[in-house]
Amino acid sequence: MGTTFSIGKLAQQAQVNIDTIRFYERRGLLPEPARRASGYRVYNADTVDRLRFIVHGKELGFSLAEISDLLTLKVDPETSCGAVKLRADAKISSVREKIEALQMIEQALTKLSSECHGAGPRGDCPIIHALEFVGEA
Amino acid sequence: MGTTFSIGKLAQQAQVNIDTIRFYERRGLLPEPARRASGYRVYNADTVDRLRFIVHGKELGFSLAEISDLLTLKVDPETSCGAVKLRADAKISSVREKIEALQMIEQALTKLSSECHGAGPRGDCPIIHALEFVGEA
DNA sequence: CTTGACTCTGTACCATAGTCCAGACTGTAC
DNA sequence: GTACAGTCTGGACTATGGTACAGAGTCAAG
Repeated sequence: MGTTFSIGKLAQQAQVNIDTIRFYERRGLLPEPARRASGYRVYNADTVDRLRFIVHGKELGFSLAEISDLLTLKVDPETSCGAVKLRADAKISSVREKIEALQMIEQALTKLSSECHGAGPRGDCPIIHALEFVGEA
Repeated sequence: MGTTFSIGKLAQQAQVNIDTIRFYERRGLLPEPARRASGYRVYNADTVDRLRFIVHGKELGFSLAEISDLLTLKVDPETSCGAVKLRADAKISSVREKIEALQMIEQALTKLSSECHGAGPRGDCPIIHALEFVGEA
């Protein structure tokens, strides 16, 4: 058996607010944890991973509902393989679109940074043209 | 001179709600447009691009404040080239991190989809292991 | 010159995603 | 055994990003 955490330690490990953890639990994003006799929540290392996954997903523009979807793919042992495949396929293209759009933004920003040598006022700075293309994914 | 749009046409072009356009204007994400004598807003094609850029940025997990940052990089003629470069550099690494995290998610999902042939219950489905790495960017 | 669609401002309302607090109980270090 | 930090539940509050009226004025086709 591994190490266990109190909710406070878990919050510290994953760098989130304690109340956020309880909120995710209410929303079903985190499973109901074991409890001590006192009612205190007891977590294991898996929950840290799961919590980090959620935080990460949010930074990538997934809503909690979407993250919930991904997590169900991830751990729900009731889901049949066929159902998992269908839902995974549905997510893949949206993830790819996000990647492509971000790559365009990255290229535009990189171009800006390398061509604009940091002196004087702008006006013909390449960013203006470069970023125009981003929206046209 | 190019074509001009009413707010309704603009909303249609960019596939957003009319009220959202006015909201973005209040928040400074869209410039105050020209007005007809009646007070009706008049837009040009540039605004369509800008609006699409905002919508796109949101899908990628940027907040309106961050998008506002990017747009200031993009069009503010007062900003010196040096300041633009500094801020662009600051954005690049965060964009790259997003890309890498999304690529991990994409690979995990693709692996899941290809290896899980859609028959029977799961349990040893590769997703479980694959997605564990996503959070560790 | 009327009719129906469009736009104006301002304010109210909504969903999502938390965050905070009160009042009570628990854990632990001294 | 008493401080003092940590946790409990439940409910109130906040920030962000919109969305939806209401009531008044405008546009354009017939």
